[in-house]
Amino acid sequence: MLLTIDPNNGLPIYDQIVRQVKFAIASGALRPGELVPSVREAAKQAAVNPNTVARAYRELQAEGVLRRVRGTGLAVTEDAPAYCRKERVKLLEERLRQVLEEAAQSGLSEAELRQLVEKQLRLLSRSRGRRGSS
Amino acid sequence: MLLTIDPNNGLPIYDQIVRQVKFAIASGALRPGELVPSVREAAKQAAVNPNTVARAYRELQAEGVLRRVRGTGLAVTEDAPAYCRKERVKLLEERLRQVLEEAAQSGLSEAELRQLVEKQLRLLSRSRGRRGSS
DNA sequence: CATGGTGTACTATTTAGATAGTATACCATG
DNA sequence: CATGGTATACTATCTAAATAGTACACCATG
Repeated sequence: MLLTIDPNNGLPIYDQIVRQVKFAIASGALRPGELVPSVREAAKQAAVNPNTVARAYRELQAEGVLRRVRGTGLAVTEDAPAYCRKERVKLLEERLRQVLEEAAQSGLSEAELRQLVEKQLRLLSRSRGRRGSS
Repeated sequence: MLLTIDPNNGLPIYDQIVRQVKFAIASGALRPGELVPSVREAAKQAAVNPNTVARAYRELQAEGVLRRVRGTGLAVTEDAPAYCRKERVKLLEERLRQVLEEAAQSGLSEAELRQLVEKQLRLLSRSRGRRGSS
């Protein structure tokens, strides 16, 4: 479980953490029963304040994604994978919708918009390929 | 020149204003020499504080998009359209890249990602059609 | 049973964004 | 030349996000 925080991502740090944990569970990288990094450990690794991590974990517990194991840490619940897969689609769709809406309001035609999207998808698959092959 | 502000857009209000003015110029809705709505007028229309509008306009002047006409208001410069068309692509690409990158990190395959994008593009063109026809 | 690692709670401080209110300098208009 | 609309500057206040530091309750481990 590796957290990568981008301070000027638009999203608050605690929200980035929430999303990344959900995504890790959705993708199977984190499985039910597994422990999430401790508040202090995650904070150190992400160069972020422990309170910020604690806030993210508090939200994840409130949503039923994590449960507390006394004296041990926070574990992924049994229901989390199904829930997180739904969340993943929902969260990504929402951000995508906002961006595409702004693009439409900017006066771009649908064709120009599709070109933009294609360009970014190509760039993305290229960097993905490099990551996989090296 | 109509400003539509979404308080929970992720972007700060002053930034939304900056972008919308640039987009209006890029699309030709605002042309060189034309006056932008006054700070007070824009603030009232968008239900926002005049200082927030003033901050956005200050940035637009610093970028050479608007120039001050003493005692009259702020006018679009001659160089603005070319500049704003470049900016439009740049600003949209940046946001789009962030979203697609997050989607890739979430474990979605490229095929699933493309499906998501297609779905949102379809929803978008549908609402566009409604806007145009009604 | 003491140690050390868990999460949690609490208060205080800092920063950015936004609001509120006031004051000022400018000038087109009548 | 007075009026009113323009941008601008300034201080103060408010909120959310993030940081900082401290303290506490819990319990697995040795």
